[in-house]
Amino acid sequence: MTHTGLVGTTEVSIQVRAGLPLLADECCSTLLRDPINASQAADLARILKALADPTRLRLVSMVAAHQGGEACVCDLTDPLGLTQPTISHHLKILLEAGILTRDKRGKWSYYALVPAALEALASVLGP
Amino acid sequence: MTHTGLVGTTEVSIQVRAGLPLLADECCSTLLRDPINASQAADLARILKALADPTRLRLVSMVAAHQGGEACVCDLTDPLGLTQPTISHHLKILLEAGILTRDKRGKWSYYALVPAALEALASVLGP
DNA sequence: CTCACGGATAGATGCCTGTCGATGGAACCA
DNA sequence: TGGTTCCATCGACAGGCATCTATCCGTGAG
Repeated sequence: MTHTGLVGTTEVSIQVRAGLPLLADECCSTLLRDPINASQAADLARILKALADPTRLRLVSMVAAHQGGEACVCDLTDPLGLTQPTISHHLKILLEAGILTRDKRGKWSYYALVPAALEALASVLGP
Repeated sequence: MTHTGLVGTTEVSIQVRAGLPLLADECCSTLLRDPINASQAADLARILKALADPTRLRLVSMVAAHQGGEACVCDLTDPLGLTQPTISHHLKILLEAGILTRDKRGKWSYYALVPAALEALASVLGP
């Protein structure tokens, strides 16, 4: 469903609040090299919590794989078998976590993936 | 307290925007390549949910950074300011998620990181 | 203007979860 | 043997969360 894309106002996604302790230096991740402090743990947990839900994982996956790399709510409601308010609710959580962006064009809201978000997360966890 | 220098207000400059994400079809993770199904989403969410807690993130971090790569409950209780049952509770969750292992020796239970667990998680998320 | 449609929000509800104190069991020591 | 230490489990409680229905807002077409 690609509804003629005209000019849209891309709202800069709500920022990743206090930022993430990203950018591992070399091999080892930030998580495993040294004990992280409470603040870093809270920030990381905030992002992980946004992803730690089956519905939201499928939303991220569906948005990323959707044609054009973006999808509107109406594209996502039916495949998941949930109501529109529930989908909007989950998308908002992913938006506020900095994982998705929202672009309102006409009557539709197009959600797209923020590639750097998951990459940063992976770099914190991985080797 | 060991200061790593990258603490604090590390701003995540997400400005990739919808510039030119052309030809992103190459490596790409399982999550982003195709829409995952409900079963895959549930499995992934289970692991993520185990990590999506500040206390458990700090536990993983502390265990990994502890001398010998393992730590007992008594090593972890005081630094976190939580009671022993609470720490045991969190460790059990990490254990059942396959993120930590437990080795009972004498009176102590030694918990250690499962390296492959986080690596696998990172590979699913990142490129 | 009026109306239909896509989407966001509000309020309600039932389940899940993080935390605690209390208890019980296993291992070690004297 | 008795006492002490380390840890797991239990029961309880407050707060959080996923989901729904009902409603409201903005956009575009008549």
